[in-house]
Amino acid sequence: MKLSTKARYATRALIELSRHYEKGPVRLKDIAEKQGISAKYLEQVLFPLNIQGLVRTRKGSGGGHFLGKDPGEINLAEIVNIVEGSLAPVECVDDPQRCSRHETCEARHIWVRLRDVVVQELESISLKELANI
Amino acid sequence: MKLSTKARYATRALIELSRHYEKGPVRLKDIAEKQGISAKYLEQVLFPLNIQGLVRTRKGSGGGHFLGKDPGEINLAEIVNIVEGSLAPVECVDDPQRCSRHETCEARHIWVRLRDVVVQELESISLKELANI
DNA sequence: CTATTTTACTACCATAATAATAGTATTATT
DNA sequence: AATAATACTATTATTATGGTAGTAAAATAG
Repeated sequence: MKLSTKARYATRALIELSRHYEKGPVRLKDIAEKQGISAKYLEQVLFPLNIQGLVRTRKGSGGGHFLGKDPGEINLAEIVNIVEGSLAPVECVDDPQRCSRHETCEARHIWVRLRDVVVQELESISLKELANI
Repeated sequence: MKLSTKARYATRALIELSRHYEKGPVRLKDIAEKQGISAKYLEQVLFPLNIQGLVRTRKGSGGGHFLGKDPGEINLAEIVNIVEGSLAPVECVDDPQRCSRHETCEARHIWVRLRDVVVQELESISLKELANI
């Protein structure tokens, strides 16, 4: 039940961007240095967040990354869900057909409940609160 | 945030044992067949549960595995914690010293909260309920 | 209009973790 | 003594993770 480094790096990078909200773009290199993350790797981590509109970018001199929405409107469930592809502890939770035993499996119910409490908790906290701004 | 197959297999195997509680040992091979798990792999999965006393075994003819406690007294948090070694989504939650940024990291607090809700949820469900006996 | 700065995209690689298999040793029962 | 079962140790195949490298494209500054 470990979170990937992608989820952790994305969270920290977005906290960084929250602090610069509406103060112009921040260079990837600067985010990476401040948070002690490989810039090249962070590039890949942030890419899907860009696609989903949580992050926007501007190329060229003076460019960089910036938040696509208000930090108060972005919660952790979104972030983790985008970079990890799911918040379910087991595949069968999202898609029962993935497991041939889904109809009789006694354990599946609890994994669904587990996903639900994780989602609830992560949805309850916004970037604004995390960055305490 | 995926659960390992160890955690899933252990849970299913223990549900199986719950159903035979106080009806004598169940052969590993039988548990494995019933749940569609490799017997040899399941052997390794159940080993730490044996060490921790959740499961007991008897060798030789007529032997097998059986629960070391009442199914009502075993909750999922115990099982997952034993086979995965931790219930924390990030190492720094169990041991802050593992990360040099632990004092200033803004994200750590939420990972602690996440661990707590996961533990709470998994503790709330016993093998007895899962096996609906 | 060109030099520079920055992200976008594609490809690759090393390591570690995961899941599983295999074989022998040991213990208990019949 | 034969058999049935777990205990233990080693090995292996596959996948996921985390990271690096290099080129392309876009935007800006001068």
